[in-house]
Amino acid sequence: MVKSISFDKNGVKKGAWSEEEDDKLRAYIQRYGHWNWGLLPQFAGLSRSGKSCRLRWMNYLRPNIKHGNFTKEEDDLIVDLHNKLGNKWSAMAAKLPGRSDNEIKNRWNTHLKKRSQEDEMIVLENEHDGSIEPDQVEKNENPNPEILQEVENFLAGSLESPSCSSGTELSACWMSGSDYTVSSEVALQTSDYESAGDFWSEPFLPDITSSIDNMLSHSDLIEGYMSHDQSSCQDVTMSDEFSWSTFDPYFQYNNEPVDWSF
DNA sequence: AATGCAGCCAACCGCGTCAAA
DNA sequence: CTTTGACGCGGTTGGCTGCAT
Repeated sequence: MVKSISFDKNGVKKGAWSEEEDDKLRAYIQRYGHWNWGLLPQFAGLSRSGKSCRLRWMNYLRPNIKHGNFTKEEDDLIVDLHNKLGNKWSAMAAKLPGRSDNEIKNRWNTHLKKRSQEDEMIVLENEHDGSIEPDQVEKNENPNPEILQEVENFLAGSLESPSCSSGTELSACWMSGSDYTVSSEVALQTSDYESAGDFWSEPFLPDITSSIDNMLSHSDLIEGYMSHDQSSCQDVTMSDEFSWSTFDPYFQYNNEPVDWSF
């Protein structure tokens, strides 16, 4: 079911996630948030691309995510939304709390698509018999603009709400309304960390040999951001138990030795 | 018991969008 | 206006599982 483990030319791990990796990613995000997916694997001690980490978090690890066992109501809603929206999986996920866009997409492709096609055949047969008027048949090729607008409004509204469901929304409000997401300004102060290429394809290298002197510590990094412009930190909400000044390394939290010399 | 095959789903890939420089 | 980086989205794939033969 899961892809086998492999490493690309940059030493980035691909394939199925281990329990240990899940624990690392979960613990890191629950503690620090996903302030920058490109740098996160480096700080979390993962030999994964940021893109892979994001996907794993959004589809599997984030709180309140549900797996399997779609209810009939959920199935009906997916079919209904697909009729109205087409393949707008993220918009559909916004209407289905606890379900990721990926899971909805899989659900549609493996179960509901066939069912929907069968239903459509029945409708068309009835239409041919004259039992249903043609304008009663809902078309799904081109989503109704009014429906799309409705969904857009919904999404805009839900972003202001603490109860988010989809991966798209969740990045800003997954934890009791608190927001652990840090704006991209952080990244601007961390250019020393970044590799030359696209971080999605050229991420964390475990054997980086740069001098530690050239690198900011994790706390320096975040403190630097916080002091950069406190008034604009609307994206950052830290819990009371977290102390910026007394940096408590993630690895310590994770019962692993701290090693910033990579 | 062995083999083949279809179903299923986690993960990958490439492209588009948006914001900042 | 252009470039670049960060991220999200949707399509596709790899490989495990279970069923049929």
